[in-house]
Amino acid sequence: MASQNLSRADITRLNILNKAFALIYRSGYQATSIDDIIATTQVTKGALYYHFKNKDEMGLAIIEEVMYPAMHSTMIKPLTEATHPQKEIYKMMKGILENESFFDVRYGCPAVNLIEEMAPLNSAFAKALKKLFTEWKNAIIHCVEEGKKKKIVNTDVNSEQVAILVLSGYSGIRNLGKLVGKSCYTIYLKELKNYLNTVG
Amino acid sequence: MASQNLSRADITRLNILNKAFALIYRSGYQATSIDDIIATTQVTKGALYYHFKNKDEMGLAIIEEVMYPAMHSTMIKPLTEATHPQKEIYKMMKGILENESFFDVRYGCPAVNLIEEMAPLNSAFAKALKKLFTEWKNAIIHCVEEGKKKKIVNTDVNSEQVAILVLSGYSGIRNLGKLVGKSCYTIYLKELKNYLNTVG
DNA sequence: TCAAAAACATACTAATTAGTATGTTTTTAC
DNA sequence: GTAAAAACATACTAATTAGTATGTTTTTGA
Repeated sequence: MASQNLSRADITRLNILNKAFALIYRSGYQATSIDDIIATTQVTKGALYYHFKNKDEMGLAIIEEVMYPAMHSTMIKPLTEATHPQKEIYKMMKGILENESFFDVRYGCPAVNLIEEMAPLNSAFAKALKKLFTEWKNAIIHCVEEGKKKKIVNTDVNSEQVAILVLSGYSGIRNLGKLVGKSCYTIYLKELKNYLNTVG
Repeated sequence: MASQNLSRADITRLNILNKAFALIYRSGYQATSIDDIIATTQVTKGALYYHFKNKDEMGLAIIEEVMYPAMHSTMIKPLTEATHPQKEIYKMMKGILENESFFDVRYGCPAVNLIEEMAPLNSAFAKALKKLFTEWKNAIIHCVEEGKKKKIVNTDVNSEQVAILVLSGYSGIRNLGKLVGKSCYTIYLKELKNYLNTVG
């Protein structure tokens, strides 16, 4: 692990990012006020605005420094070492949907939430979130293409199309989960497995 | 058509519902202020609060009286008269994703947006939106089951699982569309067709 | 036609919002 | 140790928010 020798300022900054992330995850970006954040962090307004020049800069830092690393390790990394695409994609999806520590059914996916709320309103947010999903998509494509080389995936399969169906399924099921709870995750995973079995 | 002989009050009410819907669709529920609404409707605050006891009651009326009918006619009704499930589900999805008058790629799906933003914050909203998606899900299930009877769909297909994959795909692609534009709709539709072909 | 109710209009309030001005304290470099 | 810079603290502001109090106008039913 890195992250040794953190200065007082670094700790303050990380405290803001992590607590603000949690608040935004639960209530949304616009519904989370700066006053909410300073109340739960116990950081004063002066300190917060020393570290971030405004709320949007803080939001961007949350995407890049909190959400991106967390999602990269659960969504993208597992695919890079994949040996069997169908199995690995399913395993990755199951892993995300069962990760109760970072993701809560009631609140959906932090990145999906932020896309919904902020993509049309803030182009910097949209760009940062697009990067995340593009990398995820590329990881799936790469994974499927490797499967083709190994003759595990049919060569007539369009890997980009597969990636888009997996991505949209993920975003969508996180959305639906907010309405009906975890039960739909199980159903989705079963049909995802059926679908993945048809590509190879 | 019904909707004749509208009173002055009815017109005011409908004006509020329609204009407020459009504003909320573009900016989100919480980001749309009552002052925004009275500015674009030219309706005074007194009139607005005569028709709706508060903002949430107005929001609920928008879900039930604007969103529900519109989505019912584009998502559910086409499926009830379906003769060939695979073709009809595909056609319905294509129809929604190409309906430029009511839905804009940049702003996603009004119902999906509202689930994302409000489901965890307002249980009345969640209930009304759940009804919409449950009816849609049931329409797909019914459609697939009819296909089984006609021997067009394999009997080992789980119709609820199919419905959930279609629903999640829809919600998800509307989300992704906000980031990357209409191009992903086309890709999604191609793979949806591939998937649907595997069930029958 | 005329009273009562429905529908609308105007001016307000109290709370909350992001952000700033102006400080004080802590850390760093020498 | 000490000056300068970095980091933090407090008290404010101007704008915006949902909602209300108190009116006036319009419609309705006898």
